[in-house]
Amino acid sequence: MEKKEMVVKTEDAVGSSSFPCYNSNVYPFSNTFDFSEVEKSSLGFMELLGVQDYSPLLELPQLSTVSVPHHSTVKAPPDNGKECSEVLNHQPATPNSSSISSASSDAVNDEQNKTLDQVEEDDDEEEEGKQKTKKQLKPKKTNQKRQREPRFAFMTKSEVDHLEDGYRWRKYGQKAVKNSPFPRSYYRCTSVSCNVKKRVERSFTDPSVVVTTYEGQHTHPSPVMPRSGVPAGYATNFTSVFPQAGNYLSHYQQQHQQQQLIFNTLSSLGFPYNDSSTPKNAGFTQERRLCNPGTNAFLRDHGLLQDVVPSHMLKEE
DNA sequence: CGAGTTTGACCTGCGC
DNA sequence: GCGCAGGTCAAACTCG
Repeated sequence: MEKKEMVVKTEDAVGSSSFPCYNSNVYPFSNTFDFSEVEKSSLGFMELLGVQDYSPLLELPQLSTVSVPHHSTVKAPPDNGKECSEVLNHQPATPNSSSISSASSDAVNDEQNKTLDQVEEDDDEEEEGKQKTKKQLKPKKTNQKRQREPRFAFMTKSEVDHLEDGYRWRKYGQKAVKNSPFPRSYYRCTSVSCNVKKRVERSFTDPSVVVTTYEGQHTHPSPVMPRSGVPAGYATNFTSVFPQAGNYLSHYQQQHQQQQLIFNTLSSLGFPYNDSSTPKNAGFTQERRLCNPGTNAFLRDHGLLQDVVPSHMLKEE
């Protein structure tokens, strides 16, 4: 079964970041954008994907099988600078990391504040509500918008909707998506106290493409620990730079899929990548040197990445 | 019997 | 205010 993944977007959160700041002029192919804007839109998910200019991504050889819709009713993409700051200011946390992104912390704090502020009310209301009508199942949050967890989306060319990613998920909902014949499924991590959610839907323009959106951060290790299938360095180093992405890397996926994801992620973050010795490749080498040390460490860690990054990319070092 | 899925109803936010 | 669409809940159901 063929599965190809690409990171199409990152989170909508704002916080400190370990991501290097990509100048949009230097990295015109940044493909990250604010997910919250997506959520605010009434457009369908894939439709929104099409809103963004992903043509550079699509030019990547490894993504040639992934089609992204291009609609005539394209909305102007959000301000790049804003996107950049949002993405770059975010510091995602690894599932097992003690450091939590400010966005996540905000979300947590929001919940905590909500709990502190409304616990008494909620207790009373819930007690009464359960006994009254179904309409009062959820305590109303009055004075502030619901905070969203950071989100991370993948486009995966796969025949199965629900991709194995090492975590256990429980489906809690399914909704028909506007303008799409394919429903959107909602999953929640089965681990207690872990409120990571996942949305899975199939592209209506390319039914072979599954769009998986993760929301939140796992507060626990993957229930299925990697053994020999995927070198530990993959997750370790990839998550050090793209913790959220690594968070959701499947321990079962084939090696080329790992490479696929990493390259796609790099591409989505503005790293030009080509699997042939093209000028783009040289650009990759140059540009990655502009990255922060952490990123460099990630990219230069031959010992751990040489299996991921083709040798022709690394030999330029 | 427990865990997971299905599904209709309900909640919420947003645009008009 | 109203309608729409996304998101969530929870009872009923299925499965191992």
